[in-house]
Amino acid sequence: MDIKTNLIATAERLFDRNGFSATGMDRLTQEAGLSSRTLYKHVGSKTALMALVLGARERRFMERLNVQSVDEIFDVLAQWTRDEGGRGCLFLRSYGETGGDIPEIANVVLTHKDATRAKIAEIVQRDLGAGDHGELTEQILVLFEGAVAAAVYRGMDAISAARKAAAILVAQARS
Amino acid sequence: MDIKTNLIATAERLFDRNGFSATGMDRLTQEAGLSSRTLYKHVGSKTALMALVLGARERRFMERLNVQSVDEIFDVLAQWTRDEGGRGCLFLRSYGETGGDIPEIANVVLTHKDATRAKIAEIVQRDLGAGDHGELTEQILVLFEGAVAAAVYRGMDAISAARKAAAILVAQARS
DNA sequence: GACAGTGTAAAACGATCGTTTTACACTGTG
DNA sequence: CACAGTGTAAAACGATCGTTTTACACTGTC
Repeated sequence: MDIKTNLIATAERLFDRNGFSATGMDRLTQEAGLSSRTLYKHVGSKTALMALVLGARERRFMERLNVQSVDEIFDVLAQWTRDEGGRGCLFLRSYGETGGDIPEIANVVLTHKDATRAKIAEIVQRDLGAGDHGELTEQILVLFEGAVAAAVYRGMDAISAARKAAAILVAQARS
Repeated sequence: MDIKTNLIATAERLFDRNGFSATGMDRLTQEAGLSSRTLYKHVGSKTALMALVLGARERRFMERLNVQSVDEIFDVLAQWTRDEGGRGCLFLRSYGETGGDIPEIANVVLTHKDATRAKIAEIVQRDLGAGDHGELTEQILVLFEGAVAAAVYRGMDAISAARKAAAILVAQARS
């Protein structure tokens, strides 16, 4: 695998598992199997690496979220959680750890949240047909965010509950 | 104010605003207006201080959550967010920053989540009457968690959306 | 066969981390 | 007046942080 790609994947795993600040560069270089000189040549800084990690995660996530119904949104989340584990939203966690004070990171996070919301709006519209579904979109977004957060301690039950709740809200909005 | 109480309040503010790892002890002693010797005499360690912070927050939160209807749960959250700001759940953030690997902290977090869920179950039962409301409880929990998380970037709109969604789910469960 | 380019290994950078220690001032009580 | 208790100020602890540097090995190309 490409050095940079492998580094970003390793960093994503470590940041997600142990936190951003708590993950030292020594550990990173060791687990990625490269020297610190090479690491810095490729990514520049720890902060930039975190931004790259979030960027890669964003693309992987958005690819998966390419679905057509509200139900499927939660299928995607369930599969994602099975594949990658449920330790909470890495974007919000990164934002929180840095107090939102590092623009390089805050921008990626807020852009990701905007994109997610826009995607959900699109799916809701496809599912419900033309009309203003702003309220329903916000509700599905909250359910999605809540499923991610609650899955940390409730596991898959949180995601099932969110899916069922979403189905009820969609049915209600249809009538 | 009592030295320890003031210290915990200062720590809560700094941890919440800037993150746990990113907040140094120098900053803490400076803003709390005491020497590091006194700080360590009172709380023992940074980890113990974080646990104390979460314990204090837990009591303050549970006091407020002493309501009788599902609607009021989200009123409480709205008021809490206005009073203390919405930077995401400090319990989950602490858990994430430490990878869930520090028992002293993980225990407080998971206990808090259990207590919150139990409280919501109690409120749902009071609101709906006798019967099994496990599913609805899980849904309200997810909505609550989602409102907290989404409020970081959506503000009060996330909380309003969660409240309306909860009302629909409650009405649906009643029929 | 010299030469960039790219990699590793490892020491060293200054800064900062959480924590402890030393030295000293103030307070209320016997 | 002695004394234990509790506080501050500040230096120092060893460890670790993110980052840079030094020295060297390998690779493909003109």
